[in-house]
Amino acid sequence: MTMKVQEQEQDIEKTGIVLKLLGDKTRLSMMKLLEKHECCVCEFVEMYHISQSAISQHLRKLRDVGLVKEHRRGQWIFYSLNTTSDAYELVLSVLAFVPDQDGHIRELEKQGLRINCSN
Amino acid sequence: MTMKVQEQEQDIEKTGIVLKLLGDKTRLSMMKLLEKHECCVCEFVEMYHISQSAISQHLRKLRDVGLVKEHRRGQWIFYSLNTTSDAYELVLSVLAFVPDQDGHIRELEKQGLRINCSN
DNA sequence: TGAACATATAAGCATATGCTGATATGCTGA
DNA sequence: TCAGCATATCAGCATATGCTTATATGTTCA
Repeated sequence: MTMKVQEQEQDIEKTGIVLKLLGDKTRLSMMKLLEKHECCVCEFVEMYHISQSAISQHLRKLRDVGLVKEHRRGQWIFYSLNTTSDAYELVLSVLAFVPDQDGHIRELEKQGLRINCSN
Repeated sequence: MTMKVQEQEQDIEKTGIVLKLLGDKTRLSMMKLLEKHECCVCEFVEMYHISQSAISQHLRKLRDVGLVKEHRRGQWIFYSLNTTSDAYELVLSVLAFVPDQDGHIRELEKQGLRINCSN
């Protein structure tokens, strides 16, 4: 069951689905953030200035394909990358080309809107 | 002007556009083929069983963003990857996860439909 | 020049996508 | 238990996308 790095030949169909998901500016930015941070829905809402509904639907798509996972902590649901996804390596490879999105986080912190239950 | 490999931070907008282009099964397959072979429009038409117009429009989109380039040879126009594209590294990284599409080429050869002006 | 072939463009259709506002569900703490 | 907040889902709309057919443009060769 050997498998060369960089060549976990996914089905081309599935690869296309993942790339289509990443091919949206909002989702791509969200994924880049999730690479390093856990975020909850309300944080994304503040960051991108689109409706809570829109954020929720983006996250649902990402989760349906298994790219992100969620876990509830109190009334918040935190999202993070699903490192066990078949597409995880592909996702990381792509995200390496996406500029850092931490500005959004800093913006939140400046406004005191960053949720931090992680301690 | 140093630049770490894997981190040619493209604009996130532009990265999104490239990923959206690659997020179509037909275009993704075409790009994978173009990674190793030059192909002309009529070959793609035979391979994918969609209209010549559809193929032409896919190629136009890829070319508009600079992912592929063309050059005419007689009455055929051959397409190939544009290795000078800003997104070339990204494209290669993605294609590494796409299974080989050479079966399409072999199919063409079996039918005697492969154009070969390259010699 | 004109027939035959390769490719590009135009127009139109069906479906997919991203967004919004309204509403439903779930959790918490008084 | 209920008010208040976080999140999810529903319905609907505007736009984008992928495809087709019809037509235009470009190239070759007799």
